[in-house]
Amino acid sequence: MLLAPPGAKRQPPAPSAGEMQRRSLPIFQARGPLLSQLRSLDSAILIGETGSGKTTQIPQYLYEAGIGRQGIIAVTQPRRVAAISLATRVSDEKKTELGKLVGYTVRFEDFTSEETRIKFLTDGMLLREAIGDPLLRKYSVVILDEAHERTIHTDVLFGVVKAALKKRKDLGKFPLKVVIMSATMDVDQFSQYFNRAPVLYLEGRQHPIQIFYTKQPQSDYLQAALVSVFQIHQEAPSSQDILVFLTGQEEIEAMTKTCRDIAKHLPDGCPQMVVMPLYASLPYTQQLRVFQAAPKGYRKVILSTNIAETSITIAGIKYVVDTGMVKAKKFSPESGLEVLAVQRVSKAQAWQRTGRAGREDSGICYRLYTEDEFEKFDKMTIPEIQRCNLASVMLQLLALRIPNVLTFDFMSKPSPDAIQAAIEQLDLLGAVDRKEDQVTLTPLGRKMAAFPLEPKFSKTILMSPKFHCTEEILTIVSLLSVDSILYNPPSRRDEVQSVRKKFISSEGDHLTLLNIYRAFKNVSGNKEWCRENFVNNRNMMLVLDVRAQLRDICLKLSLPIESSRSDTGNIRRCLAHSLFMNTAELQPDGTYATVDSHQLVAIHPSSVLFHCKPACVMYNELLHTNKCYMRDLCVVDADWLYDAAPDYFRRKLRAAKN
DNA sequence: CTCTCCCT
Repeated sequence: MLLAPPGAKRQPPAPSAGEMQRRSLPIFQARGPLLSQLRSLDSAILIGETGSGKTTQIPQYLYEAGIGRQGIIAVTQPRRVAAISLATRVSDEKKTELGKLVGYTVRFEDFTSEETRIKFLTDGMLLREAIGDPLLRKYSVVILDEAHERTIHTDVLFGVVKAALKKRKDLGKFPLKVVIMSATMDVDQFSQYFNRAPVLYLEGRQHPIQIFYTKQPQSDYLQAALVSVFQIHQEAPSSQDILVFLTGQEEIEAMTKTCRDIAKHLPDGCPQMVVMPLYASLPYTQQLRVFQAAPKGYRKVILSTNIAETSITIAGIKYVVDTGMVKAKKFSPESGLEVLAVQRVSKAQAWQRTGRAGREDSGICYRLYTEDEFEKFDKMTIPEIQRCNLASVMLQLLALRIPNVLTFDFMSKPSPDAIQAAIEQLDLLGAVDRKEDQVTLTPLGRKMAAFPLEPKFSKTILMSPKFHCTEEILTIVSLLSVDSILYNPPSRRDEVQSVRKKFISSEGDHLTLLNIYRAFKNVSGNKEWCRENFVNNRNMMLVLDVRAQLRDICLKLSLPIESSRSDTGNIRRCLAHSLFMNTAELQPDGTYATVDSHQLVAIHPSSVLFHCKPACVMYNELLHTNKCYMRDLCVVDADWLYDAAPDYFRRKLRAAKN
C-alpha cells in the first residue's frame, strides 16, 4: 500500500446499521452526480417519485459533503405535518435531538436553534421570512420540495429564490444554491425557468398497481362508485381496504349513509363493512378513525375528498376507486369571482390518487372513466397562482421590494387582469400608490404586510384603534381567518339550530362569531362545551393561537389595544373600512345586487341573516357554487360606508349617473 | 336551503 498523503485522515469507522440502511436506498446512486453538480452549479432539478427517499437524504448528503456549511440548508414543504415529520425523521437518522442539528419552523412552532443546519419549513413560512430578508442570507441552500404541487407559495418562491440567487452572485459573496424537487412532471418548465438547470432522475420504489378503466363513459359517477365498492366487497378478502375519491362533504355524507344501508342487507358469507367519511371539516376525533384497523372480518371503506390525495396517508389501502371528479376553485378575473365547481381531475391528480393504492404492497385502481376520457384530461392541474385572488401575493411582492411587481418573473404568469384586479383592491385599501405604471407601497401598506392575513383583514386591524375596538376586531379577524369553528352535521340540523340560537346576533355573522368566542372563553375553552354547542374545538384552539400572534404584531407596531365592550356599532363601523367594496343592497324584488358591479348575489344559507332581509349588507367573500353566495355577512348603514370610503362611493355614484 | 384544500 502506498503511503497516505500528508494530512490524510485515518480510516473512518465501519458504517453502522442505520448508515447501511441509508446507503441501500436507490437514491444513494444519485449522490455523486448531484454533489458534483451542485459544487459547480447554482441550481439543479431533481425528479423522483414518492418513495425515492430524496427529501430525507438530499439535505443530509449536502450537509455531509460540506456544501453550504456556512449557512443553513432549507427544505420547504407545502404542509405543516410534512415539515414536522420529516424533521423528526432526519434528526433520528442523524441521531441528534430535534431542534439541534436538524429542526423545523412552521407557524406557531419553531424547533430550531443556533446549531441548526438542516431546517424543514412550510413554503409559506419561508416566504414570510423572505419579507424580512429578500436575499435569504441565512441560507446557503434552498430546496423547494413537492414543486409539482405548484402551491401559490411555492410559485412565488420560485421567483424569490431565482432573484436572490442572481443578486447574491452579483454581490460576489455567500452564493445561494437552489434545488427543485418534483415528481415526474413539469420537468422542462422547471429547467427552462432556472436557466437550463440540469435535471437528475431518481428511481422510485412504488409497488405495481393494476389500473382498470370503464368500458363506457359513466353518466352518474356516484352510482358507478357505489357499484364498484360493492363489487370489490363481494370478491376481495375482507382485510383489503377501499379508498373512494369523491368531491364534497354533502356527497360523502349521503354516500356513507347509502353504503351503510346496503351493507346491512348483504347475502350470507359476504364480509361486514365499516364505512368512514373523510373531509377536512370533519371533527378531528372522527378523522382519526380512518387510521384504526377494522375489526376482524370487516372491510374498511373510506369515502374521501382530495384530502386523502396528499394530506392524509392511510395505511393498508389495496383498492382505490377514482371518480375522476374534484371540487376546486377557479378564478374568473373578468367578474372577479371565485367559482367553486365540480370538475374533471388532471392526469397528474389521477396518478396521485392511483398511487394511494400501492403504498405498502401491490394495489388495484378502478378509474370510473374510459381510457379515451383519461387521455383528454388536462396534463397538469392549473397552478394555484392562476386560480386565486392575488391581493395577498401582490402585497407580499411589494413588501419584498421587488422593483416592478407588474412584471414579476413568475414561472406561470397569472393573467394581467388578475394582477390589475389585485392592485386595484390594494389601492382601494390604501396600501399602494400608483403613478404611471409604477406601484409602490404606502406606509399603511407596509404595516399591512406585517400581518399574516388577507389585506382586508390587516386593514381592519390597523383601523381599529380609531374605533377603540382592537380587542374585538382581533377576535373577529382570527375567527374568520381559520376554517369555520362551526360544526354543522347535516343529520342533526334541528339540534344545531336550537343550540346556536343563544349566540345569534341580529347584526350578522361577525358579531355572532364574537358571541360564541366570548362564551367559549367564559367556560375557559371547555371541550365538553364545544361538543354540546357544535363548535369545532380544534379550529377554536387555532383561533386562540392566531389571535395571540396578531396581538403580538399589534404590540410591535405600538397599536393601542382597547375593548369596545358592548358597543357593537363601533365594531361594524370599523369593519366597514375594509369591507366597503364588498357590499350588496336589497332590491325591490327581494334579491340582492352588489354595489360594485351590480352582480346578482344571495345570502348563503349558513349565515344567521339567511331568513332576514336587511337593506344593506357587507360580506367577507363571494363564492359561486349553485348561485353566487355572499359568505359571512354584517348589517351596515349606508352612511357608514360613505364615511369609510368617500372617494370610492363618489366614483360609484358618478358612474351610475352616466 | 349549503361550504375542494392548504398556508403565513
